[in-house]
Amino acid sequence: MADGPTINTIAERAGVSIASVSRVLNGLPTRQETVRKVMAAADELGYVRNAVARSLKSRRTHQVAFAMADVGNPAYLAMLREIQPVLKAAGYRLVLHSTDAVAADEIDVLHSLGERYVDGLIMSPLRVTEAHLEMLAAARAPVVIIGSVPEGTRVDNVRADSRTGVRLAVDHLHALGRRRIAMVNGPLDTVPGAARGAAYREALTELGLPYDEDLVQIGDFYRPQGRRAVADLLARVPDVDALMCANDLIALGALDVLRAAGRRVPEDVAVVGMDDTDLAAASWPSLTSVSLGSAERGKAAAELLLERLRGGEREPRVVTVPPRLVVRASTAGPEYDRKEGGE
Amino acid sequence: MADGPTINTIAERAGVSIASVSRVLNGLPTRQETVRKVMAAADELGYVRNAVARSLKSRRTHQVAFAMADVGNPAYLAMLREIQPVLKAAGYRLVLHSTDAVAADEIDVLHSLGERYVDGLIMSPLRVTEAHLEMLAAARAPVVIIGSVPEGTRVDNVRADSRTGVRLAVDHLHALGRRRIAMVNGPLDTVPGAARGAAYREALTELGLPYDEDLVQIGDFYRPQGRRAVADLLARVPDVDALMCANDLIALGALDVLRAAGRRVPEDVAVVGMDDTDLAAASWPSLTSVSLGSAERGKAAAELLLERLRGGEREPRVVTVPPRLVVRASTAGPEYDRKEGGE
DNA sequence: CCCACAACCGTAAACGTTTACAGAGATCGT
DNA sequence: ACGATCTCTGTAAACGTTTACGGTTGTGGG
Repeated sequence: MADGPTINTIAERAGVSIASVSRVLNGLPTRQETVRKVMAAADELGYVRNAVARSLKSRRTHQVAFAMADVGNPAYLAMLREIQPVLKAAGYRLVLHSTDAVAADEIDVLHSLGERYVDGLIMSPLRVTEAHLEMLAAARAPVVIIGSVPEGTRVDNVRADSRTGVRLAVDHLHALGRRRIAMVNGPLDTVPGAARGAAYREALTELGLPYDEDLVQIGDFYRPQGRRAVADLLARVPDVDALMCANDLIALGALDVLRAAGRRVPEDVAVVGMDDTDLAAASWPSLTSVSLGSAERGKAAAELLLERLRGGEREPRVVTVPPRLVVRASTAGPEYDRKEGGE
Repeated sequence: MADGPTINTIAERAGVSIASVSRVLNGLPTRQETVRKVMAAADELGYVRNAVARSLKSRRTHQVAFAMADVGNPAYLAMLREIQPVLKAAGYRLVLHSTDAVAADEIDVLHSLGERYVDGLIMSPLRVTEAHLEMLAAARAPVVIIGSVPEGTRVDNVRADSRTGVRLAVDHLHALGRRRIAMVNGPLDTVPGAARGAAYREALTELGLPYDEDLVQIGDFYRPQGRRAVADLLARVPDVDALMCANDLIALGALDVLRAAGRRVPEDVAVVGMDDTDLAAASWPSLTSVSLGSAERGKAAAELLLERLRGGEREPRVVTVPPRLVVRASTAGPEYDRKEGGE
């Protein structure tokens, strides 16, 4: 762990100047003889270029940050899984921030862009506050936001279409003959919570179903809260025949409670989740879920960022990833699982 | 996104030297008046310290790398979830590498330590080759390995105890009265595959049960392969009454096949997984699983590394994390799930 | 034989910090 | 009142690169 060799060490040993060393290492035109000497010296010394010094001079760190709300959440992990290889292929390292969905932490991350330890940032905030927007406007490096951002915000933006997603799910339930379709949502002051709630209402009216406040239950985006919410809901509205859950964890909680209550899924109550995480395929009955394309969004975000890192100025772009309904046993019955058998 | 202010800008505006600016920003003793002027200038300019320049001078990047075999694997994610907050609390950023379990990539990561873009590395290789050991010996920054490393390797090392883990599971099945306990394993040339296979055999002999080759089925560590393996096994040994699966995904595959074959779990066949991933709690019936303490291992690794980053030289340490059997419905029956209800 | 030109190389400055050192005032004791 | 001491500040070097610029050498043409 002793101090490694620098281009100075190489220069001395090869009997040339540091400029020549640098030129050789960067493949700039140099006499063959010099190249040979430098390469030999570098090899013998086990030289590795110091990334920090290089970054200071070149003003490029070849690092990109990804700030996710919660390392535990499978939806963000799906993004991460796609972001990572795209960045890696382009020669960027990935710096991971977990903000625990705390706005102050997110602001911190944006602020820290000023430290210039990364060339760009992909961020997926749970809520977008005034402070976010201010920091975004002043950001010292390119930022791509995953999630919706107010109209007119000058920032690259990848969004899911949870409205259409909810529509797909509700239509599906309706087509199966369900008429008492409840919504189990997370907090309404989060971006996804608000969007999904509104979309549910919209979908109902489009289908000519009444919007019944009793059918809406607010909890949080986790399994225990999902259990509690669904328990309350069942107590209040025993005749519910379908549950539209705002994410997969809530839906798993719903399955727990329904099973304990002796309601069959999907015969008595059909259940749909959102995000199509790994858990949806693993649960029993397997969970019909709306994929909001976390993976695709991650990929799109990484590509937008790379484009901007390469390309320089450009009008901000908005990419919208279409949702996809993945039908499984929790709405279509166990026979559906048999089709999934493959690799 | 214009060029940000530097301490030079501040120095000019405040009418002091850059040395004073630096001193103020680092809280070194300075006259009140100077502090005031510098702070004022810094505020007005929205100054943020350049981390790259600082790192170059201080030879500290405040970054740590975590190289995991596979961003998709829940076991590594569990580690990540614990590593992240520990590092964050200590003021380190996390650089994430995914090596896709390719040895060459892992070597690359070790080599890139020479670039000095991180202060240390946590790595979890699937197999440890000769080349790994060489690079480890020559590593230019502290490294902590999660996973077993040959005796005598001079490196901090956090290991699981899968032998005891398998023992716990097999004992549990035996205590439940099972006598035809099969093992569904992954490839034997992987570190975990070999260890778990050997441990299974050992556990049987300790219990005085015969080791029957027919009861061992080799597949791979994924769900479809798990299905296939268990299907083969059932065809060959119809009277099997318990399955020890080498990881949770295999176990989920087992549940699929057993259900399709009309065997009740656990009444006819009890099933145990390993790793205790999120999937274990999500499945139905919920899956009894041996936790090898991924989370604890991550945490321990992060702490070892921090200690070394702070403390300097010290003999390498080996930490072994004890396994824990998490009993759920797939061995103990559905009544077990009711106890899990809480938050 | 001299000049123009190309090819290569070394010197030095720059990136933005931190910090050793020494100089300038202020303060104190005698 | 004078030197000793202390406090604060500025100058400059250093961290390890990249790169603009100018100098040296060699080639070829006139």
